[in-house]
Amino acid sequence: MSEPGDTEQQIRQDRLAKLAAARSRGVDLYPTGFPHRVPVAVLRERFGGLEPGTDSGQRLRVAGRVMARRGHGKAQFLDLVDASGRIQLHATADATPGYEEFGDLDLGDLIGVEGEVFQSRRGELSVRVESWQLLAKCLRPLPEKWHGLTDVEQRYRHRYVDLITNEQSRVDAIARSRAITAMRAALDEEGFVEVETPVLQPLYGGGAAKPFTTHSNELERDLYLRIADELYLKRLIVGGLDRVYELSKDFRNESISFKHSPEFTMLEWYQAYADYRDGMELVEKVVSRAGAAAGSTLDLTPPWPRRSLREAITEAAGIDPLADRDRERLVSFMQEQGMDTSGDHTWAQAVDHLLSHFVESRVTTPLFITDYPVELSPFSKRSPDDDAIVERFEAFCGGMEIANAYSELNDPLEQRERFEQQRRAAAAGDEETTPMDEDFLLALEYGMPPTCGVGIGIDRLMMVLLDKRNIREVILFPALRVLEPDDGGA
RNA sequence: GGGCCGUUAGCUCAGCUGGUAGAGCAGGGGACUUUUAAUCCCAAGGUCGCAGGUUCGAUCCCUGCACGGCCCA
Repeated sequence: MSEPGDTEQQIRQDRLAKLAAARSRGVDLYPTGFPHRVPVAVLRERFGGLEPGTDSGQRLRVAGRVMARRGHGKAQFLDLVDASGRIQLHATADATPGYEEFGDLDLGDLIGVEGEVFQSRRGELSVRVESWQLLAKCLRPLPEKWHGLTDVEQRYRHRYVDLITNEQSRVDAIARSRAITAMRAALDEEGFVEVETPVLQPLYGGGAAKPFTTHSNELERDLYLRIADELYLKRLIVGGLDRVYELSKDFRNESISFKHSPEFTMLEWYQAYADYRDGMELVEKVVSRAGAAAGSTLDLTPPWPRRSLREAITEAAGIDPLADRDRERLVSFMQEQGMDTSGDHTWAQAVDHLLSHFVESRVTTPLFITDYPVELSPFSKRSPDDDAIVERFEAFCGGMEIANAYSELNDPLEQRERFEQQRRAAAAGDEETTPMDEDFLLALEYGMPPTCGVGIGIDRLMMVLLDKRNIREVILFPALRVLEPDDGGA
């Protein structure tokens, strides 16, 4: 075994040999459990007040991964890490049975330990190893103990190694989970029910995006992975469920960027007999609860300021976007500002571009932008005061859009006309239109109550709450290009 | 999609206008029974991302490709 580049293979072979030796001694290499163990955090809570240099007189069991070792001849200290924290172990030739085999343990090994809790002279809470058991062997070398795994690509491709070595990665993963739990709780308290609607759809809709396509052999037809939950959830509102939400993955077959992932997590809720003003209050409540649960330092205390899109752009950019419907006026202004307007084919797109350029990117603390032009919003209800405006809002924070919502269009005839507009836009070359959905229109014809619908992009929200600049930092297994085979067989 | 940058030991990083590479940690051997980035001694570890080109000679210069990062769209 002396091929070049096989440091890691040599380590693996050495460790496999240790396993084989242990097996020949009759050791159960992969035992089925380790009962009655105490999480490290609980142990710390219970014994944290112990005076330095004193024993607790109490034995207990801890289990986790060996992350550091400091040897001292016939004694050694190890750091044991579980999901709740890190604790020092002290093994000695006198007190630890099988001390020699204990010394064969490698960094990364998972072990269970039983022994007395004591406070070292230097005040480090520790467990004396009075009995121990290998729970699973680590056959691969861990990254460097001080820097951990810092290579961004390796952290994403081998997230388990990132989580093993970088406590912050574990903290962030748990924070995301806590935030999601808190959002569910907030909605449940308001009488919402969580539902599940199709991921595989014969028609996609509810957003402006290109879908992934797949195929059902049994149904003998192509299906789409949903780009949004919207149209199914509104069918449930027609059916009388009144308050529904769904929290799961949507898929968009588009470019990947620091804030775009092809699969991403959406929370959508629909509230009957409510309008977009009610939606803003609930967004404030749900997001502030999520922020508290995630330990965010942002001030998300309601109420958040509200500005109309027209006011916000006029103030930030110095041009009134809604003075008329003239694309040329906006585009020439934007070009004077040095902006690339090659993607702004319509007046509405230019307005959207102004919003993201001058408003979205500058928002640090939470802000609602309200009252959007109808052209940007095929499923929103028109304002009773202005035919050209819809009752829609977006919430921005930390330079990011975190929520999009509106009073839902529930007039089936007008909804049909909006679909027709989308069809015309598609015929004109717009690749991100929403296709005619006859079954959805049929549902609306049975009557949908006035409803507010809200969508929250969970990944972007987590970026804001955890202060991450790349969506891959808040997705445990982000989309990456596949490497050529032969990345070392390692 | 465009521009810039990166890819060297398992990990974190050095490597001078081109002469086939160094350190720390991890791993191996040894000393050490309250250390905590423990310490000390010894030895070992490389297809310098991949493929071409220039050159007497390429980790280094050039081209292409792969993957990633940042910025722009």
